[in-house]
Amino acid sequence: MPEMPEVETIRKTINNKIAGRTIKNIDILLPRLIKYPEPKKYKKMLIGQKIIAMQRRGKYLIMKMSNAAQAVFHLRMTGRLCYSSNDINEDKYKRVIFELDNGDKFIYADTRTLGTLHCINKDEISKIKGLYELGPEPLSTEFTLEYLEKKLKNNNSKIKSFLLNQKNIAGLGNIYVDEALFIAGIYPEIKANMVPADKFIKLYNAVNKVIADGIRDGGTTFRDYVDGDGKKGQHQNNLFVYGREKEKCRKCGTIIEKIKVAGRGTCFCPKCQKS
DNA sequence: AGAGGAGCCTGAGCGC
DNA sequence: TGCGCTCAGGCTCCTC
Repeated sequence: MPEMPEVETIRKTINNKIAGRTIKNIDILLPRLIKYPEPKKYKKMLIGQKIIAMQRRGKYLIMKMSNAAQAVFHLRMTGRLCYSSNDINEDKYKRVIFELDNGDKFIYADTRTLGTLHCINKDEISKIKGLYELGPEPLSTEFTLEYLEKKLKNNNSKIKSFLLNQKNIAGLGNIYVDEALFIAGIYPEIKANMVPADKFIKLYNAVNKVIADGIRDGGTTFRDYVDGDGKKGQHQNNLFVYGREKEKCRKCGTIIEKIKVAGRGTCFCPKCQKS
């Protein structure tokens, strides 16, 4: 499901509600989603602890606890985190329920059950390889034009694969990669090290723009995604190419095409993104 | 090193 | 109405 703007929106909508609350109980309905440690120990690390804050790194949500433990969520394709003030939560796909000291709950729900939950101590980040190896965040001071240039020049994979690889840049997924490549005017199958120099700044700005716009719009809802309040995003109304195959390019009117790149459906404008 | 495919899962949408 | 197929905001592991 969600890419960085969706995860950030969930974080924002849930953080102010759970920060300062204590976890009273955890109901693990689908134990195999708890990847580390054992579900029993997972509960032990978190029950009775106060939630300091919900933070985010790439597509990971990180709940910091008073005992310095960190509960880490990765929503993968269809994971959701929703806050619930009453007993009636009609979500069919509840997987883990966190009960708070005020009687409210926040619920991890997941249709396809591909999401992952971990709980680690401060020195255990290497237990979660994907989190440990994440590249810099768009919109951060670590993500500079110089960094992007250097990475591109040293990378022989297709630009689409490069941008999807979380080790290079944290947070981009299929939608925002297609959008960034369109805005920068880059054909998705070109090799990263073959991207012409005059496109570096365009790509750099495009990556920052799609992420910033996605966050501004509260994320993109195509199927399952909702924020911590159960609300849909709005960014699907502002997309240039993703999900618009056979429709007209918003810039030039050419018909948007869909191909497969790096195993992922890829939409692009054959005129604005010449090979 | 990188490409490509399978696998993890369930559900929606399509053609027949 | 139902079957079978393809596809889906992610990521990891395997082989070539």
